[in-house]
Amino acid sequence: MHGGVRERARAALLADVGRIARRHLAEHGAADLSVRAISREMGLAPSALYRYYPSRDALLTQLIIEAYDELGEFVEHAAAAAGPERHRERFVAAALAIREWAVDHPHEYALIYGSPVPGYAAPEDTIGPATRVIGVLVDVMRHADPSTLHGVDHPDLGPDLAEQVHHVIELSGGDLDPHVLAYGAVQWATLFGLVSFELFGTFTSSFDDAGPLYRHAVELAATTLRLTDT
Amino acid sequence: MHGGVRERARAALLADVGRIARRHLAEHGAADLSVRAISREMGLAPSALYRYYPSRDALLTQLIIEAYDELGEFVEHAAAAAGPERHRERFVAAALAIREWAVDHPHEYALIYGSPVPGYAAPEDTIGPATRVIGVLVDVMRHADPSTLHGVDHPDLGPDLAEQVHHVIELSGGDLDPHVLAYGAVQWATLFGLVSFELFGTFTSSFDDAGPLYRHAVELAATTLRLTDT
DNA sequence: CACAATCGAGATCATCGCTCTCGCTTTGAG
DNA sequence: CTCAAAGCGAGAGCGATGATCTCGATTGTG
Repeated sequence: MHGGVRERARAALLADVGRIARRHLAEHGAADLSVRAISREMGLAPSALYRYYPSRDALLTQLIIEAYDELGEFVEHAAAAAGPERHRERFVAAALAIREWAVDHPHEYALIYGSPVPGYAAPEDTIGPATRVIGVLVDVMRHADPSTLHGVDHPDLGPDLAEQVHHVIELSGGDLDPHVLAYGAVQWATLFGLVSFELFGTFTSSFDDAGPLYRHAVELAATTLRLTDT
Repeated sequence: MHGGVRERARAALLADVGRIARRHLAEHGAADLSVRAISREMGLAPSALYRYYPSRDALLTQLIIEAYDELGEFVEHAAAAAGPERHRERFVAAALAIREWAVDHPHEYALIYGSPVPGYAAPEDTIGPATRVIGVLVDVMRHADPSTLHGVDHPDLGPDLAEQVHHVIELSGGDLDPHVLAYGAVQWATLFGLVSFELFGTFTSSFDDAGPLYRHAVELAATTLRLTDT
């Protein structure tokens, strides 16, 4: 059963389909990704592809997972390039990596952070890879100084938010200041909000290149969190 | 030429199409909005609808404009409910209104702030209505106290961002502190980033109800901008 | 070798956006 | 008032989509 001709042929074909699908996604977007186009390009009948993928959605799911993983790996790598004690640098690098990847892969970004495709519910398999990016951010948050977030006029988390934050802290392995986590979650949304505004056209004719504004937001967050190098 | 039977019939039919389209959008999302479904519901042949709309995209464009206008009006109204000198209250009300509308109209929200539909370029007519929401925010920003944003460790805008900000300040009628505008733009992205995370599923199993976190972010921004009532 | 599992092709179905033509009705100018 | 022009709706049709089913052919295994 191992190394059979059919096994290898099947694996090769699956890889081909994935490669072609990824290319189509990158070039024309998720909505233009058609089973028939892939089958044409592979010289197969459309029905033949259904031996390998149960539906177009399954194909999309795979692409979603791959996109999450690609982005996650890219951000992890960027963060790791900074020294182990250079927390601020690591945060900045990770944040800039998010935007860099998104700008380089707009369709993949739209697939994972844009409006969900209709009638498509993200299966369980996608939540794992989706966690990688936020894992990097949470890691950096561990080295934030909560003092800025405990000033007298700093709004406190209400009971509802406190409970949610508490719950998230537990899932994420503990030892994070609640205010830091709340602020981190907001910053997380800021980063992706800025990228989405840039890629989806909301910044058109104001911040067409959102790079400088994005960097500013990152520096702002890093400063507020008192992230330091060394 | 005025008040003719045909004129009124045409207007009534256009209104019907709009109403049905809006309902389909609200119930099933933009991708499921089909000319044929509308024609079926109206007892017309699909081809007949093309006397009224040149294409499905034109229909979508109208829905986009209406969505922007609805959200804009909703936010304007919420902001106006606060007293004229209650700037912080006005900001909070406007921000909460954004999320409230989005949660109540997820498909409309996705249409205007989600990934752009493929091959569809937002025409000029959409930028006007799109400006209403941000107009409210800019108005409030006029009453912000820039002092917090000029501290010694506050990151300065680089030359590129300064120039973009300067340009935006001019288009928006002047008299805004550059740091305030930059911070406001970032906060703008934060609000919509949070809403998108909530509606598009990114917050699933962490902040499923993002209301408390959203409110926290709003209070945070209002405090940083030193917005005050009276 | 024979049998079962796998595979690919082709036909088919329902759906979609959109175009074209044909005939009917309303309109407005002479 | 007439009558041509313009507006309108239906129907057929084109090219495309995702998906299913059946039918041979190929392959791997007992």
